[in-house]
Amino acid sequence: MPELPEVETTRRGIAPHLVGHQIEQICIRQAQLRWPISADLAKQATHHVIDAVSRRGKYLLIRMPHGSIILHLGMTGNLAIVALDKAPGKHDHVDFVLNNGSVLRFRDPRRFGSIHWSDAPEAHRLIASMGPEPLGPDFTGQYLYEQAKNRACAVKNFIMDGKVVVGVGNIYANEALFKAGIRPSRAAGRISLARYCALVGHIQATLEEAIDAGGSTLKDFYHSDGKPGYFQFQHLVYQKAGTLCPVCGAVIAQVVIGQRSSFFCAQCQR
DNA sequence: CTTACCGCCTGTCGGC
DNA sequence: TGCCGACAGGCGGTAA
Repeated sequence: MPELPEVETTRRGIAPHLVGHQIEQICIRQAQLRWPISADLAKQATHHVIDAVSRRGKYLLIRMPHGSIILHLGMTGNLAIVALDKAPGKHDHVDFVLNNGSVLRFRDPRRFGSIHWSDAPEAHRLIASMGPEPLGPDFTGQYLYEQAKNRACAVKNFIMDGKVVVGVGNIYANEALFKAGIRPSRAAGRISLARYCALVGHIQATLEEAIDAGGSTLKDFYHSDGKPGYFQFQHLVYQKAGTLCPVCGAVIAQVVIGQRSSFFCAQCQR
């Protein structure tokens, strides 16, 4: 389940192998991802110099002068740089063959990921309606507080809503709400400015910690299977139902909020 | 506008 | 041991 830190680590890992090079050929073995890959992709994205690899939310943008590849890893997707002669595995759906002798390989067993081409990525329907970046200057306690006014939905759903802020997935929502002492089921509109300021701080700190951990364990994407080495990252409450709260010793509870598993300490989080 | 829910997929896990 | 059903889960689409 690539969360934002994993996507950012992937971006940093693949960028040096892509920038300044060109895609010679795109080999699509399975076009049926979340949306079918358009024939436009191979037509547009080959034989142009890549000038940057950037990220918006959990989308990666492989940028060329006339447009970008927009790529999402879904739940189980990953990208790796592999040798030209390495045989593809069962779920290796797409190869971007580069003119430097290596291959950017997209693997995604569950196929919740997606790959698009857009000549104006900022205006693309998947990107245009997005909220601010969680690590950017626009994401503040004041902003969240304003957005939450008159909203009755659970705060956990609220911070996972991509129109409010992008890139906060289930794991980080659970962890940050625990650290902030806010119960995930609490109505978004019934939380004080001060508590939202604390929440923003915890979201950012948790994401940054994971990005740093990813960066420190990521040696070389060329030899990696695409999995950064920080999967051993310890969660405080996520998937810890039945264990004891590290703060007060109460039993961590699990409930479903908005179709997703939520973990919290009923003692610490109100 | 907001909220709730659906469904795309397949690896994993629990039960028998 | 092996089979099978339930389930997880990001997130856009859509219905209410």
